[in-house]
Amino acid sequence: MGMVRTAAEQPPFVPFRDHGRDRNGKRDAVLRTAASLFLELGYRGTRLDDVAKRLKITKPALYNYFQNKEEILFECYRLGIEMTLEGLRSSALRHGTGLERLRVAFHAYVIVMAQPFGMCLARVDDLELSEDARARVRKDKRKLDRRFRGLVEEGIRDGSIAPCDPKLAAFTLAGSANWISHWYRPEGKWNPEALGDRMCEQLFEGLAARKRAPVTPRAVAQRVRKKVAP
Amino acid sequence: MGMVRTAAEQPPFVPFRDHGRDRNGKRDAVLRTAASLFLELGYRGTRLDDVAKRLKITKPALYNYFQNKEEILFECYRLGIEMTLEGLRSSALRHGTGLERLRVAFHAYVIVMAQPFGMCLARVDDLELSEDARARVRKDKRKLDRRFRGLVEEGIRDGSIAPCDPKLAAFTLAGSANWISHWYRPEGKWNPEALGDRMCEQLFEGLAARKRAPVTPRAVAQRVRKKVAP
DNA sequence: AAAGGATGTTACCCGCCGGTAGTAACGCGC
DNA sequence: GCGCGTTACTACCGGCGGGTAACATCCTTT
Repeated sequence: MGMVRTAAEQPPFVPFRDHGRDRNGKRDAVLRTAASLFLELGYRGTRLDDVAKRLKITKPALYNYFQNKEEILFECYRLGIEMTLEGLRSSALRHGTGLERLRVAFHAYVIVMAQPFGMCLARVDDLELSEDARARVRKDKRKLDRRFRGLVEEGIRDGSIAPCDPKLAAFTLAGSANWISHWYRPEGKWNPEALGDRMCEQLFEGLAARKRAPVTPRAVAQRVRKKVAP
Repeated sequence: MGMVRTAAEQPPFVPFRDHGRDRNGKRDAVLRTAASLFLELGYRGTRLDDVAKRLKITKPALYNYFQNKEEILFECYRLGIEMTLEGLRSSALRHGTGLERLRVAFHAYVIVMAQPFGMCLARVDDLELSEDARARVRKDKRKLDRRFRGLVEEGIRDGSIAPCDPKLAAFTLAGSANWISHWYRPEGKWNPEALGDRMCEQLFEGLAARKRAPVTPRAVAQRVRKKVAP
């Protein structure tokens, strides 16, 4: 049966030489490798030879899994969008004021933006895509944006968020998270979860030293419980 | 004396045909045009032919003003950095708590990031630069970053900012501003000044609806005056 | 008015990189 | 163990775009 492959070797996906099986896993490996390189070198700066070399194969082999370079980027975006929507979906179930729901959504968003596909979504410019691929990606991005804006509007209506321009508010929040790829290193002292916690604290409770008790997630949960079942 | 040139025609810098005079103005025109195109099409996506065409000249003419494409980008960065430092310098003169000084600095930063060279600095990836040019730019960027971090630390020490990680706090703020280029349109309803005001409100006073009086710049100024000359 | 420098133009070169053609090896189903 | 589909490799093409050489044009200077 030849060489043994352990799960630990996954990311480099040693040679690609286990001919036959696990096509899907290989496709994923290509995407993850490409995403990392796009972040390291930029999209234009990443040659298909680079991707292939890191996977220990040659460029034409990539064309077994993708039509062309653009499709690779498109798939990275798609996965990033997928993850984001998933995060927002799960947070949308929560009850509470607009402010509280926005906070949960933002927390989920941060976690996605601290991972490669999310980083690609925020950092790699979609100008590289063809006309219609770009149109599709932008449509999805607008959708995400509208979700955030909607939560802000909800919060303003129910009085939990101070009157403001929802568009600006949403972009200010999103910007903080979208910038994560420029400085966050996963091997550093924060995991994505903790990162989300701290950023929420700062953005939702403010930078200023506070006298009143901080609005911790626990406190929020309690208040929500009271509201739902008084 | 030929054609009349009004100041209003400045940005397109009509033909380049006023042979002779105003070399510096032309150099600037190249930079501004290039900066816009970098933002529209990305650095790699912008051909020197594009820059030349928009200026109504031909590509080799650009080489009268710059050694190569990289130098154009480098100068865009340099101007962005210059403007940012200028903004920070003027705000550094202010007295007040760390929080108040941070707020003034951030306000100035937003205004720069709402203009082309600032946008380039935040948005165009410096990977496109050669080894040593990149090193110089990054050194300056780190310097800017340290300034913000320093103000956060100052605020923590004097008790005006809640204890937090200064690095994360600085990046969260900077991220909001750096993202401006992705959505802000100068012809829209905000000018850079107003944009700074609103973003400061949101980031420094928090999103949550507030009962206490808001911390307006005027109130800050009053408090500062009291402190300086009691 | 001729010289000469500054500024533009036309025409061209060349290296890089995405993409393809043709072929070799592997392994599964029969 | 035979043949076929899959997967990878070697070798190559062609266009795009940054950069240059050589020449033209205009302004200034003496």
